[in-house]
Amino acid sequence: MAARKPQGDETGYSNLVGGSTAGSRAAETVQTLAETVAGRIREKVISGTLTPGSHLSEMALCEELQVSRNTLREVFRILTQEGLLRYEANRGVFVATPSMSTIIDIYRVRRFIECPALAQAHPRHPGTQNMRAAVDDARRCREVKDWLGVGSADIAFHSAIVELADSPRLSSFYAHISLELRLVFGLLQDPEFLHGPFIDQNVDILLELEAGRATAAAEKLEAYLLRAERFILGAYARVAPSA
Amino acid sequence: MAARKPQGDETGYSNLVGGSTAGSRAAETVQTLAETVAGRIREKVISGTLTPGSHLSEMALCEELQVSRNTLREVFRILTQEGLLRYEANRGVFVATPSMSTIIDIYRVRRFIECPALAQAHPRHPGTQNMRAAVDDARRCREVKDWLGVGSADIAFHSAIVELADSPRLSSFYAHISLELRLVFGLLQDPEFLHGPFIDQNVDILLELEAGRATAAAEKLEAYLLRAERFILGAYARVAPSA
DNA sequence: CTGTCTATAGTGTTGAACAATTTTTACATA
DNA sequence: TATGTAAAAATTGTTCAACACTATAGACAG
Repeated sequence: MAARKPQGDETGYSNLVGGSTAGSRAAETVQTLAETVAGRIREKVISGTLTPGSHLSEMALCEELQVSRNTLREVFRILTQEGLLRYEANRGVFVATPSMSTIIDIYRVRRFIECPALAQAHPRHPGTQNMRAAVDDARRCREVKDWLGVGSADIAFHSAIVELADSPRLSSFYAHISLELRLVFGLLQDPEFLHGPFIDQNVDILLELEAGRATAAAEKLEAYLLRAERFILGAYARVAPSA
Repeated sequence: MAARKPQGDETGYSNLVGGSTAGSRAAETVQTLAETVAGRIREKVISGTLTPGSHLSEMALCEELQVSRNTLREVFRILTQEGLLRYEANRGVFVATPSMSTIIDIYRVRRFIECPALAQAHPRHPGTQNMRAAVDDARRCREVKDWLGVGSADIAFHSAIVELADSPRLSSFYAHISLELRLVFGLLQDPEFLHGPFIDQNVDILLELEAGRATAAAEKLEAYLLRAERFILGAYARVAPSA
């Protein structure tokens, strides 16, 4: 019952996805083994090695990752909380399978969060630099045809928009949403077709903001999100008919 | 690697806090022991039996709750992910201690989420029934001087507002925020003084919405949240000077 | 072909064990 | 007395082996 006063980071939900445009990361808390392994699995899911719906056997993964069952179960807890995996009692964990309603909800949340965040933003907010870095990164990746990288940069761009709201909790929530979105991306093939058209629209939005027209930027963003949603839903329907 | 198709609930973050106004809960997933014990500890934190900053000894809790150490650690993982507990390497888990910046961020998020959700709401959305039930519940609890219940009802009311946005992900995010808010409430004494003045304001907001004036309701809500934030910050400063 | 039953595999939970780290205690020194 | 250091104790981090319980798969009778 001793009442000590520990100090830690703010939200508790730390180190999620971080693209090549990842920001600074204070090493205040030591990476525990479970977190490290969680990162490994996260990458497997994002890169498509682990496909949605597939079953993750405890014993098999213990063997492969060289960790004990208890530690692995901790990893599962982390990733389940993030929305990447799904528990079923006495059946184990599965890679989450985004459904049509998942996509719809993700984009509903995105419009709900991103647009106001952008509309109320100050043009010289530090977050704009991250936006700028993300679009540069996206174009660089496009030249090398690194479409996974383009996807990461796109997500980094929109994460930067959320940062404009200056709320750690909102940002960490958005990181979760982003992860689920990557799951969706992984489900769809033809990533060039998927990301290509949207890079320039991001640039457009950034230019509006840098010019001080936050409201106009927000309107363009909303149009962008509505288009993207239809686009993704269409691609999804082509891949997974009647799901 | 077998690719089965499981069906579960949508967001993965299920059964968090549920006040006396708790809605229906389909028993689709069997409560596992760890989850049950997590619920017990959650209530201890909410009710103030476990005060923020206090250390949770593994052995002591194993004894008290009659579970093994491994299971208890699984419980800790659940609650840590929820933001209720905080890990420190080789020192154990502590009840999270909300700071001033925590409170500020919580209320920033609340204004950011609740107000638009209310503004865009349809007066006859099912969520309004939950709002109505919550205010009734709050008044009932006030009569019996059950201030903990009043707090629960208040949180249920505002959760219902978020439900108006029809987004499972937004609602589950708000459930997390609510949990943190309860931690703050537990930190402050004199719950009558804390909750009393706000019940009637909730009623006021509901009446505006039911009358079809969503925009007016949203404005009142924003004023409410700004007042509440100042109120809570003041009480906090009195309890924990210079934290 | 269908439904029931048993066998098998996998998860849920426990207890014990040992390594690594922190906290406490004891002791020697200034 | 105060203080710094080292050993001892307590606590956490991690693993392993075992058993109970649940669900899936396969065998078998109708």
